[in-house]
Amino acid sequence: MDKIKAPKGTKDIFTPDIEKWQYLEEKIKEVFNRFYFSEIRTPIFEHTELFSRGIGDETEVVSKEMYTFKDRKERSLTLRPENTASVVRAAIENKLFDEHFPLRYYYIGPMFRYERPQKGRQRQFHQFGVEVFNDPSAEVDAEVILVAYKLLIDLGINTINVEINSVGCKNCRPDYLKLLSEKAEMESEKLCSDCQRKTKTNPLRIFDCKNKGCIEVADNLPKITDNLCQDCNTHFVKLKESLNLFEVPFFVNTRLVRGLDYYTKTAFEITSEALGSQNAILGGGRYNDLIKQLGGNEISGIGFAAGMERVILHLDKIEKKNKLKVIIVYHSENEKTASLKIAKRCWDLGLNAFIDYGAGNMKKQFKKGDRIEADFAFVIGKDEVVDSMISIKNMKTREQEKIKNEDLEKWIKKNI
RNA sequence: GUGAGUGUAGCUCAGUGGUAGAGUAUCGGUCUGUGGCACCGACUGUCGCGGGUUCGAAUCCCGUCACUCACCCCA
Repeated sequence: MDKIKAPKGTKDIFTPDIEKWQYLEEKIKEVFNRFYFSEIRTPIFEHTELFSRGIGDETEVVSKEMYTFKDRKERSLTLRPENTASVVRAAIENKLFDEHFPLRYYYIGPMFRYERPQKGRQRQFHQFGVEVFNDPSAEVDAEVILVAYKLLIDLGINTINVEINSVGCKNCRPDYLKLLSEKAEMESEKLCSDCQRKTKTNPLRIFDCKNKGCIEVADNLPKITDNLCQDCNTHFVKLKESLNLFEVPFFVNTRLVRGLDYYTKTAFEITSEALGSQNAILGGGRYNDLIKQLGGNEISGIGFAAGMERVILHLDKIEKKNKLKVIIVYHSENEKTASLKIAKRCWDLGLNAFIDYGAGNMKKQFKKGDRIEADFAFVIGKDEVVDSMISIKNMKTREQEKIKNEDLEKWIKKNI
């Protein structure tokens, strides 16, 4: 019989990695709460239409990477490939928007994309992120970038770069794309075949190409930041001022484009040199048209999403919280009952206690104590039972003391 | 979707055509009321799977699957 294995691109998470995940999750909650975000949890699957309408039919994510299936009533459902569309849907559906107050949410959870796995890329992966609705200011863009930056720095990750750009809006981007397409077409013979196609379909993507010829051409193509409308331009200037004010080091990368169609104005990414090929830890931007597009009012939005696996790759081993740990060691079956009673008292008092029921001799039990990294061993032998005592051995110093059985509570309170 | 590399003991790996190995982990003993060391001993395998070449294949060839990395794309 063949062993059943986890599906391609999925992973089990357990110790020692699970400690990193728990640490990261705590940090996320702490930092986001400080910035007045509250958590939102949305379903793991949604109607397929939410993503095709929200993210854009043409994007790779929607066109080739979604886990889409029919349920028993023939409804087309999709495992969420990202969370922004869901959060927007939830806000509209539950009428959460307040005309006079910005909404701030954060989320953590698994996402699903059908991709070939590699370092920092899985089919089931995890993202955390934030969304701010109903605040069109450039300052809040800077704040969102600050939160992301601060969280990473707080985690001790400092091999990072903050890159920002503006991708314009519906007023200026079409003109720019037309201009870009025309200019690229003039240099067409220097471009690779992929990029020749891109000049017609998605000229922005030429900036992504790593081909030498294409890079040369791209360097001389018009930059979006030189072709923004008045509104987008002042927004971008203000963003840069605010980032300086918040002391977030950044640089403008005019080649930065985002993969999801809903972005307008601000786009940003935080990358890390330590990651290898998938070097984006986190990416986001403003999406001022998305909410209307999904059936809501004309309400602005900005947010980012971070890849948790990619953050975890930066975390060194997390020391477990050194909560006091005890193993209860008994000499023979005769002392087992007395030992069980002591174990129960330990648990009731909140002490982290372990007892090995099939233990065998004491030597083995002490070895197990080493394995669970116990701080103390409570030793129960014939003498202890007769005298109503407990021998307590410090596993590190190997010193041993004897206390009265009835003083166990006292001892625990003192040492825990 | 494309390309490259790797699949041998629980783990890390050696073994390039001739009896499947080491380290480590585990278990037992020296040591029957006390663990970290030392020594001695034991267990563990469809050599990923299927086919081919050969007297003989872990080793060479073909196919296949899995994992890893890269392209692509993205977090």
